[in-house]
Amino acid sequence: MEEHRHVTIYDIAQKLNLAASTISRALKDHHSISDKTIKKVKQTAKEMGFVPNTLAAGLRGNVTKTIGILIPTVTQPFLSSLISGIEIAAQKSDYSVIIMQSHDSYQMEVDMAKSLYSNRVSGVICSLAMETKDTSHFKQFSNNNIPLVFVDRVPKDYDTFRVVINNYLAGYKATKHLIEQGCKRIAHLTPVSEFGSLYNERKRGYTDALAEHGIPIENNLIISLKKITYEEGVKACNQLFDLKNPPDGLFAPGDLLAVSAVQTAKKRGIKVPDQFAVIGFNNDPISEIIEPNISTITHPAEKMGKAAAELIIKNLKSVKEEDAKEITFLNTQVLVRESSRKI
Amino acid sequence: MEEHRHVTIYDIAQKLNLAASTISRALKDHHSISDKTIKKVKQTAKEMGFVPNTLAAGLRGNVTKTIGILIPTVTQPFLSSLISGIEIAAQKSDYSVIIMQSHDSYQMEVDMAKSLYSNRVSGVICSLAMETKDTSHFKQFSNNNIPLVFVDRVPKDYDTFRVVINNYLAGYKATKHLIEQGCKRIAHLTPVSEFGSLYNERKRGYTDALAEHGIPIENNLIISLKKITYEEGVKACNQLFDLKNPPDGLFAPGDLLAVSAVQTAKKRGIKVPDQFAVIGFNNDPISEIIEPNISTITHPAEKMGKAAAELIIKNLKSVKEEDAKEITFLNTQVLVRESSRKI
DNA sequence: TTGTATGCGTTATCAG
DNA sequence: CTGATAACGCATACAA
Repeated sequence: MEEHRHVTIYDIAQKLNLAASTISRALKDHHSISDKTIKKVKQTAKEMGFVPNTLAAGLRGNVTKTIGILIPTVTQPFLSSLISGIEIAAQKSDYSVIIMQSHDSYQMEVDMAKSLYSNRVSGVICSLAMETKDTSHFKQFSNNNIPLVFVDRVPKDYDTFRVVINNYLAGYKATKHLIEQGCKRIAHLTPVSEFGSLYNERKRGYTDALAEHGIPIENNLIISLKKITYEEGVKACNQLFDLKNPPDGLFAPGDLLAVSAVQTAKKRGIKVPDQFAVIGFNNDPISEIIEPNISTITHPAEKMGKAAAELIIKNLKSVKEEDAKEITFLNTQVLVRESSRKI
Repeated sequence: MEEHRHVTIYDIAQKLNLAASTISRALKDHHSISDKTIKKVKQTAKEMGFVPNTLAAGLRGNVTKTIGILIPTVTQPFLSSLISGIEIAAQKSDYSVIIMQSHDSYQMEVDMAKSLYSNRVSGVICSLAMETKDTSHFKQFSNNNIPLVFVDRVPKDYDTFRVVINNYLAGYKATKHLIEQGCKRIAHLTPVSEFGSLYNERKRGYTDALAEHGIPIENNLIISLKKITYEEGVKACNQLFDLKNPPDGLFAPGDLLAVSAVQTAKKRGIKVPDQFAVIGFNNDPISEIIEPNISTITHPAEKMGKAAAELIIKNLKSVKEEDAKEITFLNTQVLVRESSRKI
């Protein structure tokens, strides 16, 4: 096996008796270089197996064309679809994507933000860790004009770009749908997280929808969850079914929770949707596959990823006070399937 | 908002009246620097908000501490778990991870391999695109001593590291399990891909298991799939159930296919597992959630990711002819659940 | 123990 | 249209 050192523009320059700067320009179709030279350079570059060193270019020009993604985990369907959307948009503009998982830990988020900064990413897309309260570790980006976009789990108080859905409205629509199906006693699961605005918003939509339809809000129909897992969902639902006056509907702010509800109901001989209608959230693949399949709220993960990436690529150097706070709302829809279709 | 330029070691040097090289060494605890200086340097570095520029370091030292991942998509559970494993191992050794999706396209794989090389990654972990036949675009890594690890979908003919399971044995075990449950006519779905060795191996395990137990191999019980989707699975299963002599068992080389089989059977009033036992592959989350839950073959995605990352991190500068061809086999197990438990 | 000088590969500026 | 040169930030060989 041969061991060639990386081919550089100097190697090409030498071979063609040209200056390195000419090579550099020719390779980027600089207008001041003759077509003949451009062609010749590109030809030999290819022959010699030249591949530009992005580190050098990044160091020199302070432009890395790299988007940093900082999310809790890549294994959640919503987040892996988000990545997919970012990656596709990035790819189109010849950007790379660098991914870090905070695993919902504040300390890891801090470390990884630093690492992204260290890599001089062109921009950062972040969905906050559950643990995160303080967001000062993102200041290094803002302070250095590195565009920062929060997605989905966004901080309340940070002056930067956000790509989010209207969680309040989504929660409202989900609940209203159940009411329209004839549900009278609608339960809700609500994860508690440090800042928690996202789930609080969905809950607010839920309570408002009830109130608007003259349905009293019962606190024992609202269960707080420490974690968003299947097991927690089962536990919460059993608790609901054990009530002397159990619910006839549930708005679960996640599809996995909705699945756990449907299956717990089935195990207890409760008919879904007739005795217990369920609507989830996210439109995860599983919601479509489980039987009965789960009504849900669409959450356009890929689109959100695309939007976030484009915010960075269309380089918003203008993360200035004036136009900050920019918020992109994307639409959500009620996707009615078997788990809630009563009429 | 202030606009500070990035703080460099020169800024620290100036402030402390030291040479930049001293700062550089102090920050990495070089033995020739006094403890007092080290402490002082680190202290002020922190105060000034210094973050090392990995581009400069990478350019200078030709070490980027970055692992490139090149996979078909991040949204498949197996692959997102693989990423997770890689990322966790990388994180431990202070490596970053850069991810590219080939979307199973050969051309994209070629482009992205080049992009990874361009980023001078320290190593590459790849699971091949479905379309890929030729693997010469990976030579740039081998030729430059950049460790290359193929995972799961590996080429037959490439002399490098692999992290794979024993697909033959897994297919054999899955089929044997069904035979032991009393199945006499076991069907199989087999995706066709360009190189396809992975699925061919599973199929070989299947046919060998049948042969060994004196069960004739019937070609109409073996269905080729163009794509590994739920819909294709449904189609194939309907085709099987329409046979005048339908199967009483199925080995599906993926959990999504197994789910489609179970649900198609249920829709047609065929009892699972009594009339039709099913075993899948991968142990995807869904296999555990669907009812009846699906027996499956475990596929240790996170472990494989970890193993692959470690191969790179323990820097195999020795990607020399002698020790290449190194193959890591990892264990798989039959996970018996409801979809196949008859006895 | 610390300082000086140089180069990594590219691009931008200025000159020709 | 092309060439020479400096600079990006860091790490190392060598000098002190």
